[in-house]
Amino acid sequence: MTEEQAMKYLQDTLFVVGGKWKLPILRAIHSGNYRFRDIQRSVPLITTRVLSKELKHLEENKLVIRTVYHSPLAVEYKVSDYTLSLLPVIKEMILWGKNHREKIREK
Amino acid sequence: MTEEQAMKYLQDTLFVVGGKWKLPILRAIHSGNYRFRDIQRSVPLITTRVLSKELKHLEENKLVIRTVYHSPLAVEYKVSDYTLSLLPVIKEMILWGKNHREKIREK
DNA sequence: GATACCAATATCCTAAAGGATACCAAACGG
DNA sequence: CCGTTTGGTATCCTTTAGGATATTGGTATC
Repeated sequence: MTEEQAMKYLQDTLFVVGGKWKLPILRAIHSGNYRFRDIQRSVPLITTRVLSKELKHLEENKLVIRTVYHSPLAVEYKVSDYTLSLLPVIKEMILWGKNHREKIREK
Repeated sequence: MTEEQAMKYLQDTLFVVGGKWKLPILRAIHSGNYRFRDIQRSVPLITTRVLSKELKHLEENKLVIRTVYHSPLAVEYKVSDYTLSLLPVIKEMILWGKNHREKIREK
């Protein structure tokens, strides 16, 4: 793998999980909020417009599965099994972020 | 660690290494380009304005060290030892991004 | 002494991300 | 039926990221 390719993959990952809302949304769904309004309520301050867009993005990237049920009518969002593959990345990012806070507070 | 804290750390990490240029700049410096113009040349299409801003951001986050030499006058940028702590994050992101490309190409 | 290189900074501009608010049709609950 | 909830979409606006271009003050080169 050339460094350029590596950079491309890096940017891809940032594109898929980056931004303000994608990971909080995944967390909300993962912890049991399957309905649009429930997700919205569990991701404080997000607007319907942004939530709608982000859910589409996550669905296009196969991280979220959208299912429509009839009688009773309902739309359900679930995280896919594929989302599990993100765990190592997320874990490392959390660890680094935590350590970084301490590092920055140092004088 | 609560989930909210974890989310905060995640956002911190994204803030420090996210965006279009920070990781390409780190890579450029790491592979031997220490001078402003050299870095600019090795990160294609970046403008001086953006490079200058990003270098400051990286310096504030202790990933890059800026040294000024007199006689001959020169400014040198180096990646810090601390930057090494980013390697696991970067590695996971590259791996995931590579795998994701294949996943998305699947029908 | 003109020219060119260096590390930037200053202005101005465009594009993308995100936010506020209103609205909609379908279904549900009393 | 009437109000409410649901899963959104439509407009419009603000903020942030990033880009284009010119300029600066110092040094080195010719």
